[in-house]
Amino acid sequence: MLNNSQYTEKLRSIGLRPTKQRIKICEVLFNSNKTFHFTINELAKRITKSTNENISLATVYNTVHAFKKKGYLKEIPINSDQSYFDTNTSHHHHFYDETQKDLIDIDDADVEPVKINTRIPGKKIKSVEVLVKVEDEKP
Amino acid sequence: MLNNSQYTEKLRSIGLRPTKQRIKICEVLFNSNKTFHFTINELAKRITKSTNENISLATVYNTVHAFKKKGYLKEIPINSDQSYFDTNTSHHHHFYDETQKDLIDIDDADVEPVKINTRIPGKKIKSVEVLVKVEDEKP
DNA sequence: TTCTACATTATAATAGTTCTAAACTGTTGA
DNA sequence: TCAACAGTTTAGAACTATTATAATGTAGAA
Repeated sequence: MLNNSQYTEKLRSIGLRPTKQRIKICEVLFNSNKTFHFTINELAKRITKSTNENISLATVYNTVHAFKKKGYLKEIPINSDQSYFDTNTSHHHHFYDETQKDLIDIDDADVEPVKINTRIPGKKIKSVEVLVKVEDEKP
Repeated sequence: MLNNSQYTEKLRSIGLRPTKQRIKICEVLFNSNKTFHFTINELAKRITKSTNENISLATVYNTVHAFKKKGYLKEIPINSDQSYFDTNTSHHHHFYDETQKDLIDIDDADVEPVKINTRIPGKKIKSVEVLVKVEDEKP
């Protein structure tokens, strides 16, 4: 839980002017103990709902991408017609329930470290992401 | 390496009529010892190039999706503005070179089996996919 | 050969995302 | 305090990947 002046600092720290739109987006994204997954559209809807005023879609896109770039959000690699983001930026993996079309965090303690015994010369590993697709046991 | 009549059988075996378009797509996809990655657009271009005639994009989409459904192609979960497919349907994972925007197979022998010590009740695991993002060592 | 169900095709429609350019605003420094 | 400017927001257009449509074509069975 952060108050507005803390969001102001947060934004300043990554070189973004603390505009009222950005602070509102911060509130929706970070003003909770729980992390969550979202698409841009879902986020835009939440914002409209919690403020009764619209923020331009373009601004939502811009801000989400800026946060992602700065490491305040993660994008989840999943084949979908839209991008999924995660407010949980700690290292962890995901279940994707193909029946329910639902993303679920896997606690990092529940995954043995993934060992890759090969490298590409001149390249360094940036991230290792595991996606576990699941479906109903008896369809 | 398969000849056309083998593609005919392959198509019949999955309940698809062996049309000349589908056989052509088979040739481009499977007539090589090497597996490869592609996007729909790249595939359409290859087809045009190797036949000097166009196959409608809609047909390419339909056929690729039919093959995917039948397990003759795999879709690679990666965040991108377009879908990537893989003619290598054996179990394996990928590097994604973010600098080069290039997908590279990881030999399955080079990855320790991924152990997930948690389950979702009522759901069974369909696949476990590892995506290792890499970038240039000194950017 | 003829019939029918399945396929192909060009094109329109859709949807997510990015671009644009004009209006607006936070910040700086006089 | 306030002017100036660079960064920001905005609505809507543009763009792109993908899917839908509906008319035409074709493989395969009888």
